[in-house]
Amino acid sequence: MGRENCDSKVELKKGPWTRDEDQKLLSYIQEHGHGSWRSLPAKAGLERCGKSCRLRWTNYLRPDIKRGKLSTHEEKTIIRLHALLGNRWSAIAAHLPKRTDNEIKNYWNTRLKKRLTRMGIDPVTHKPKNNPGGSAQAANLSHMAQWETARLEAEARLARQTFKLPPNNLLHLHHRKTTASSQPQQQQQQAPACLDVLKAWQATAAPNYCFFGSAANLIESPTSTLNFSCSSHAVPTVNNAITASDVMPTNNYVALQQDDVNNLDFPVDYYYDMTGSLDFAAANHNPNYNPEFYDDNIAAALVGDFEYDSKNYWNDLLNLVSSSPMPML
DNA sequence: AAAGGTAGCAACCGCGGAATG
DNA sequence: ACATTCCGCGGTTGCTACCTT
Repeated sequence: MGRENCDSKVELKKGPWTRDEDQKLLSYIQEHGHGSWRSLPAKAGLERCGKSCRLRWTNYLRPDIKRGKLSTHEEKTIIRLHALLGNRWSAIAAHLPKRTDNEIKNYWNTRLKKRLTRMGIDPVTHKPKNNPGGSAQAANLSHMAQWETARLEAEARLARQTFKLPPNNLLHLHHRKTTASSQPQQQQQQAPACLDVLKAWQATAAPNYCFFGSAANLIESPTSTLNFSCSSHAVPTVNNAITASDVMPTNNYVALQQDDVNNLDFPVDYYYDMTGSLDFAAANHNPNYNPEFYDDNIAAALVGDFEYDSKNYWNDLLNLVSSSPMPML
């Protein structure tokens, strides 16, 4: 098998990237797009393997990456998603705008996992270590997770098939607001018809809870293939279900500007919850949503000096996924 | 001040699977 | 149908900065 590897006969450079190498890669991709990663290094004048170039680009050089400390809200999102999806970093990253799967994985392994362990919670099962009960709930949650996993994978395939954008689309990353607003019709028409199926599934299977990861909620993960964005003025909720015309490829994502925020017809905080980092229940008008619990109890638990209420934590997770019946596999 | 330990993070590796011929 | 190429993912490694003794 012709595995992609870096052990070529020609000695290729490994290890940390230099500023010069970064500049070469960046300017080449900005000018030509990455195209085939395998052939890129030679064209760009780099003595690296294509895989190394791809990694450097996706995890570090891309202009649409947010770096720096993760917010408490992002931490909560990671923990909740990890409880449902496990170590599916790319799927988790799909729900965290501008964060890479590698960054999330590192953050989990170096901080969150330890923090949960310190709190007496098994970071794998998300169950309190001294309370192995709740097996029915665990099975239910696992079942939900399977559904979500399968759905994410389907969406990923769909995205790959439908939005095979030309490499030079990367050139638009720095000025998406203007480009997107000037070409919405054509792009919107490219939205996959199958999104309606997803929408229908969400509307029928989860009428009160849109479950996380509707196409419109998948916002600008730099590495995930699940990259759709909704137009800034058509924030979908259960009562305002998305349509194919609300969805367009990430490369045409309209970054929110102050003007956009001013024109929204709902509270800005709410909008940020919908887009910045998911607050599932709130975003979908879940009647079980208890903001006091989320914002105070979990946040306090995450800080570490709070006697964690594992029962509430568990119930909270279940509330997220079981507000409505799901079809059995 | 030096040595050892630890945390954080960038980068590498190997695998699975999709795409292509 | 099969072989090969390519890409993306998750696990792991290794380097560096910081902290502790």
